[in-house]
Amino acid sequence: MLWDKEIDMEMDFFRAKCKENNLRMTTQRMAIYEEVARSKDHPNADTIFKKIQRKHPTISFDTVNRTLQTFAEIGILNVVEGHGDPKRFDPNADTHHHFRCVRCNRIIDFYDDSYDRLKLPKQFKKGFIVLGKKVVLEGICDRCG
Amino acid sequence: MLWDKEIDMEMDFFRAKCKENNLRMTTQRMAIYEEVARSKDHPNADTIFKKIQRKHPTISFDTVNRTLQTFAEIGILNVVEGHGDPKRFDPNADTHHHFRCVRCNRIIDFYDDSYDRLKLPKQFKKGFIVLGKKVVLEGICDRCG
DNA sequence: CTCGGTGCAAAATGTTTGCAAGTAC
DNA sequence: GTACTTGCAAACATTTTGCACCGAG
Repeated sequence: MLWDKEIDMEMDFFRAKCKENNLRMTTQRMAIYEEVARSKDHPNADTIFKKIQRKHPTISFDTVNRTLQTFAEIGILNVVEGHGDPKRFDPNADTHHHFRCVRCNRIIDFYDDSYDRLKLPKQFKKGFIVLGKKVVLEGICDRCG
Repeated sequence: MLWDKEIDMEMDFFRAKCKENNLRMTTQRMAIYEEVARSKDHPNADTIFKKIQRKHPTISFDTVNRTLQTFAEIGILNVVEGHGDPKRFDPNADTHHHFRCVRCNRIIDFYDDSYDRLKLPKQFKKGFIVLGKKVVLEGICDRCG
């Protein structure tokens, strides 16, 4: 995602974000942010922890885990799978889409033809088999808003 | 999702699915399927377990949990959050979309203007605040295919 | 009768909480 | 110096695994 020379710019952005949210700039947070900013993939807390450990042998897993959540809260990164809750099952096997409320975690099913007919980007036309596509809207629902 | 009179049809569908996948029709599986088919929301294993317990006090949580996964594998239902793995973080905070490989669980980021410009369904225009929208394609990636 | 399925218990995994000591501001 | 952070440890929640017994086909 970033060349080394871009890291400095990123750290400025990070500094600003911290100030904005009243977070202190600690050695650990800087290390975690740097590692995360370099990531090209979607690592879990443990993977990030192991990478950081090489340079910072004294950092604890807790700090990494907690910091990642803090970062997610202030919008520096996103959580890809699971939003803290246990696995949930959807009895509706038809093609449909979801609205997820970030406050109460409620999931609302909805149907929309235009969403169903989305065209695949060219990069997935060859070599990939697309079994399903779904749209996830995230926001605040009518009950929580 | 279903009126009571439709349950019978559902059970026939279930019987067919079981035969198709060499699964035996057990009392427990039928109870679980019936409960799931009635669900309007996105319950977790524990919720389903508690509901079934009322009618079948001897059923175990394990059976419910295992059966739900079995059902997911044969396509009777879908898993909404978490696909078995721990929480993963996405350092890319820009608007982008995901392709997830159901075999290796790899997640590929991609960008697509037409996806970004999706129009919101009318039902979310009032009372809801939509903070983000993303498209998730699921299938088999080029490495696994 | 046979093999898949169930129930129970234990283990593994991942996440959260409480608190004393450390450190940025 | 004060308040926020950290690191450690214990508690929690959830999912997975092993195995003897049971029951559908």
